[in-house]
Amino acid sequence: MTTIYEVSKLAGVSLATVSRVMNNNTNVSDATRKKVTIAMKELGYRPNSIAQSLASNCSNSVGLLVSEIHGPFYGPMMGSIESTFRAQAKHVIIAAGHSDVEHEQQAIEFLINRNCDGLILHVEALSDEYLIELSKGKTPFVLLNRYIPEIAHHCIILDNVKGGYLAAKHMLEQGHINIAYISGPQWKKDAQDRLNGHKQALAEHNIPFNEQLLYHGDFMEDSGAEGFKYLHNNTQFSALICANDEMATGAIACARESALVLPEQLSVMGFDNVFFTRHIYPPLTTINYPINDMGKMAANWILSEVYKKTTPPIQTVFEPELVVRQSVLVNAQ
Amino acid sequence: MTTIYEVSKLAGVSLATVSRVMNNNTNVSDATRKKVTIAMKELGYRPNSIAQSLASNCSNSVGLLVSEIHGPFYGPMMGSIESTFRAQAKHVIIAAGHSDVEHEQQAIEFLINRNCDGLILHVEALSDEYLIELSKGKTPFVLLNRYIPEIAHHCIILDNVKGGYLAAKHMLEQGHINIAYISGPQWKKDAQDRLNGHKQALAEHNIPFNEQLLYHGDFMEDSGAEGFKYLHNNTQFSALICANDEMATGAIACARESALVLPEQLSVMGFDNVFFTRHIYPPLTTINYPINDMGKMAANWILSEVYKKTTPPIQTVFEPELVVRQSVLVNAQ
DNA sequence: TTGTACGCGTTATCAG
DNA sequence: CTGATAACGCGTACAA
Repeated sequence: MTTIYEVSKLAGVSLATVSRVMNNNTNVSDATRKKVTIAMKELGYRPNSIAQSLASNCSNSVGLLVSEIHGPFYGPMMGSIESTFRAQAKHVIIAAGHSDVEHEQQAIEFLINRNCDGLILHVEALSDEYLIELSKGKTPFVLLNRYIPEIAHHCIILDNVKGGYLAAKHMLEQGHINIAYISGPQWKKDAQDRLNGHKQALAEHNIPFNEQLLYHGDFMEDSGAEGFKYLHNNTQFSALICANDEMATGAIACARESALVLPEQLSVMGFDNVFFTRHIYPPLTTINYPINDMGKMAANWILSEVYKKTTPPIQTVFEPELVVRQSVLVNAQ
Repeated sequence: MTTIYEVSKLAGVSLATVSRVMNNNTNVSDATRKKVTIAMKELGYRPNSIAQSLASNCSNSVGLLVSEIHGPFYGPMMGSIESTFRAQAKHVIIAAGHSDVEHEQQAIEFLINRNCDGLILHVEALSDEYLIELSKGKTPFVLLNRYIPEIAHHCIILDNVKGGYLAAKHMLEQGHINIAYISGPQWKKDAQDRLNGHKQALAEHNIPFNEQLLYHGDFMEDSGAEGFKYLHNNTQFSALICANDEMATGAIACARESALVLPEQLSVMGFDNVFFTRHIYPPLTTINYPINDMGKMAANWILSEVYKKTTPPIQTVFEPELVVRQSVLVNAQ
């Protein structure tokens, strides 16, 4: 491994000067800069990033914690984050939290121990208190898809209330009256918000919310199927809205097993617009979650707050959008 | 930040001793070990991993290069790799190569410059020569899904020939005679292999290979649709095998637009068993690619070769398996 | 504009 | 078993 010292020797300058041409650029004459550059090329010099980190107290690495590394939701998010960072010569270290308190906590400590300069966190199980406490530590972080008033500045979120509202509104506008709803777990804020938006749209159309039409799922595919079965056995409805696409997928599969024709006999909507929603049958009408943009924004947050780079202005709340496909019957009676 | 020095002072021992209790365990009396441990706890000491890396010339990081960070194929792979490494306190740095020579090369240099101890590479565009040359460098690497005879020891692959064979055999056993095939790009070895396996099964059943039934796709969804259109307009077939699931998805969507009923009027198979294949309609019969196991094996390769850990024996070629769902008509006449 | 010298927090090689 | 002390490769005041 060729070091800064060998370069300085070959170029006939001090090693401080070599260091300068690599970093500051300022205060070094063109003549010596050229000498050094040539020497570096000749030796095929590559700075040792570890040594740089130790000396500068900056690892140029950012930790990325997601619930699951596989999974259709996180892929695009991770992708956009990685590309924004690599363009700035930062690297991203990934970790999975598995929606579990201990895992999430361990992962965060792991990342901090790795000297990450900053963290991007998509956590579900950790308490607000823990995160507020964490914000007092020395490693800055952004929260993706989570809002905590005390550290609002750290949060990049989707307007889930509006998303829930848009979904219900679309169903109502197609003439549906009896709309069943499979929610996410109510200890998750986003699940609450989506349901609230749903209720809000109902209220606007003067339709009382019917508890009979509500089933509490857990955002997983199976609970969509279970929810459908439960609702189907206990009540009547022409439309079903699920709080995310996975549950909608499970519900649809189950509905088909029950010999229902979609969307004629049952209209279904999801939420998230995960990429495979256009592959299922019928292609799923859903609410778009601009996860790419939000991932990029989180990366920009870090770039701006941690690395003091100038970035486009930071946007903290994003807007959901209706995506119409073919799983909803238009103009129901 | 509390350093090893402060710990040593509080424990009343030397720096070296503190370092010993952290690493070797060997050659340090129980009494002093206890003193040191207590001091560490009391100060909440966290070793600085960067300093450790510099001194030990080992970053405990491994680079992971995939074509796309999103995408159903890579997610599970990255997931299993991350979890095996984190269990050993190694961290993984991700990068995307976008199936492009320049991107892939840049990514590898990026990872090497980051002092990764080892690399796991899923590259598509880079030449064999480049990789052979790379193997002479100082950073060890495994190749996932690519076989290069000169560096066979570095390769972890699927038996694609057998996969192609299994798919065709299944179709043949269901009574299909006219089997169309949409291949991957023929400059990719795996695409070639799958096609060869296909031909092999045909030969075993004494069915001559018909060039009219072959369309060269590029592994992307759209080319599946295009391939179907082309074949559908030019020839007759009761079955279609696609060299991967994305193309099968595209072909199915297109076939349905052509008012074909699946699988009654057309049987379709894919390859990879990407997770969403069970969500499409009809659920896709396909060939399983044990990408999880292979990712884990790649991680073990690194653990063994780079970190000299003892691991389960390294398996370099994996077996594909038939996954029967509902996209193939059974017992066609 | 350039060079000197020290510090970053550990590991590792010697003696003792 | 333990303690000095020299690396590791680079950044950065401070001095020149």
